[in-house]
Amino acid sequence: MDNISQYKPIKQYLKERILDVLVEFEITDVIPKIEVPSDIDNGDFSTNIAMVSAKRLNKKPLELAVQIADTLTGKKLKYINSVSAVAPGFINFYLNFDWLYELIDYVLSAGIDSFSKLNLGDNKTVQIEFVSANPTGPLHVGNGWWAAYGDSLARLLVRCGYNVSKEYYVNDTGGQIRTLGESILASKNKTEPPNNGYKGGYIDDLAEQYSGGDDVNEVGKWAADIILKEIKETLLKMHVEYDSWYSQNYIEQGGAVEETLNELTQKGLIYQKEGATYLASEQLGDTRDRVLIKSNGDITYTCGDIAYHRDKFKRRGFDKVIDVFGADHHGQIASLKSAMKALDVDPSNLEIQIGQMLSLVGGKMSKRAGNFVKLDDLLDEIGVDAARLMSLMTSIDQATVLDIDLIKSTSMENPVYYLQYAYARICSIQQKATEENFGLPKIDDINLKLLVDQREISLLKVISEFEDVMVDAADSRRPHKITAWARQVAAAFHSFYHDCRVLDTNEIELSTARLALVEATKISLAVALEILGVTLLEHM
RNA sequence: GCCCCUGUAGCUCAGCAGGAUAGAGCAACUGACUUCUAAUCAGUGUGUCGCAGGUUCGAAUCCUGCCGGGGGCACCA
Repeated sequence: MDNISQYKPIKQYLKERILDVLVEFEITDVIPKIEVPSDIDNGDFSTNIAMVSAKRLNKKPLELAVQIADTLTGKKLKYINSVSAVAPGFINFYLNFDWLYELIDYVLSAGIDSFSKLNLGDNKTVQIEFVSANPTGPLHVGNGWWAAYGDSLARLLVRCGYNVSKEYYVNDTGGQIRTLGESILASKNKTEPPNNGYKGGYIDDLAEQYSGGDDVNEVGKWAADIILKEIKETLLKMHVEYDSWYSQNYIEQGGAVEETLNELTQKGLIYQKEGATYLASEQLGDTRDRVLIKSNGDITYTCGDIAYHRDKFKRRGFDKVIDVFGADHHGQIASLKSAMKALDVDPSNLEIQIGQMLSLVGGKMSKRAGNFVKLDDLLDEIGVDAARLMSLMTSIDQATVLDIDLIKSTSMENPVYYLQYAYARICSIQQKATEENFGLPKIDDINLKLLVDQREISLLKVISEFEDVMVDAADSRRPHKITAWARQVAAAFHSFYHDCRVLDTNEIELSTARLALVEATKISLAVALEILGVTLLEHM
């Protein structure tokens, strides 16, 4: 494990060396930014520090860059072949390959369990709530989109040292359950469905199965139970497992609403108007005051939602809560945040990730209109891996138009095969290596310096980026950045595979070094695919 | 009217805590399998980064305005 503790990412190393020099120039309040130049001619890494601080020192950027570069050169630092300053003031670092060989050493020592296992979260408890679709119909592909997002975000945060709990909030009470019951009865009795009722084949199927009485609430509950069971099965098929299924009914009946109302009343934030009970939320940042109890005595959804979120923080004690909502629920943010403030919960611990809407080429998806593509059907057609990866290719900020026919055709399936194929090729090499007795000796006995091919170096450089990508993806809550990296490493590996024969009995030493590189690739790719929830295939 | 996203190649989208010549996949066209899997690789072409200003040594990226697209603005959930 020595190698793990000794290992220092190259960017950090360069940053520290630059900081050392900056002190000599009496620059102390700037953190140098280290970048990989887009053009390799500009070095392996570069920094803009001279341009950023030139003005303050009353110097020309290039002049300062030259001075810093010369100072760095004078120190004859490890890894660094040369440092040069170039207009308009970049300082470029040209490195030898030692840092890449140390990277292999590090990745192999850490292994799949420890490599890129970060501690950004400090073991804080985070709850991620996602999908939470009403049990009034089967999940559609839009629900699946966010299921993949929420689940991969959870996996990512776990890897980054958070203690994560995944939750599905089941809206098993209220008007929509009633409407569901009415819709089923209408289908059974061949009468007109209610306004805003649910249509679609599943309603008729349920009506056929139903044999009980005519109480709409009873019918609705009966149907919701069946639908929820199907939802759970579909999510399992998508490899999404929840830690808890929390019931709205429980929130409303189990004392949470009462406690919440009491607390708000004590704080003097409740008032009556026109027979309804209001929360004075506008003064706390909401766009208007909210009705908590309707004039007919029913609890509003907002009221239940506030109690639910209070429950998350105050009863269950999560440090942080991340809700994944569709853009159509954007309006809830101000209400929830202001309500948390009212309840003395720091609103910044309630993070709401808004996913932009998904639509089909033919139009929007709506359960009420009976116009949607079932997630279940999509999973059957293209498989869980393609479905998940497809959802994790783009940012959730991007409203996406799905062409279902295109997805079903082979073209959109390629990205997932591309990743899985890279992994399968790795396994294939390793299996052959075992069969032909290419042992992988201890890391210290491998001559990694034989890895000098451009393909090998490129592959290593991609692997070296992984931890930065993890941090970025986790901090920004954007797991699709992992997808982008995975595609890069797969591309680099495929190119390497094509140009560099790994197993060659005439070049045992080189083969051994390449096997180490292959293993490092395997470890990093496996971590990425595990986060994305894409199955690792040893054969294809 | 107000609020949240968004406008990048023919299509779908990356890139956006500012950085050097704007990328990938798909689609089109060329080449490469007696080899560890060709579900692969190598190559060819494509852009007023919606428009106009501003900040900056430097803007697809930040700010302002305008135009276009999506989603909200309930005693629905």
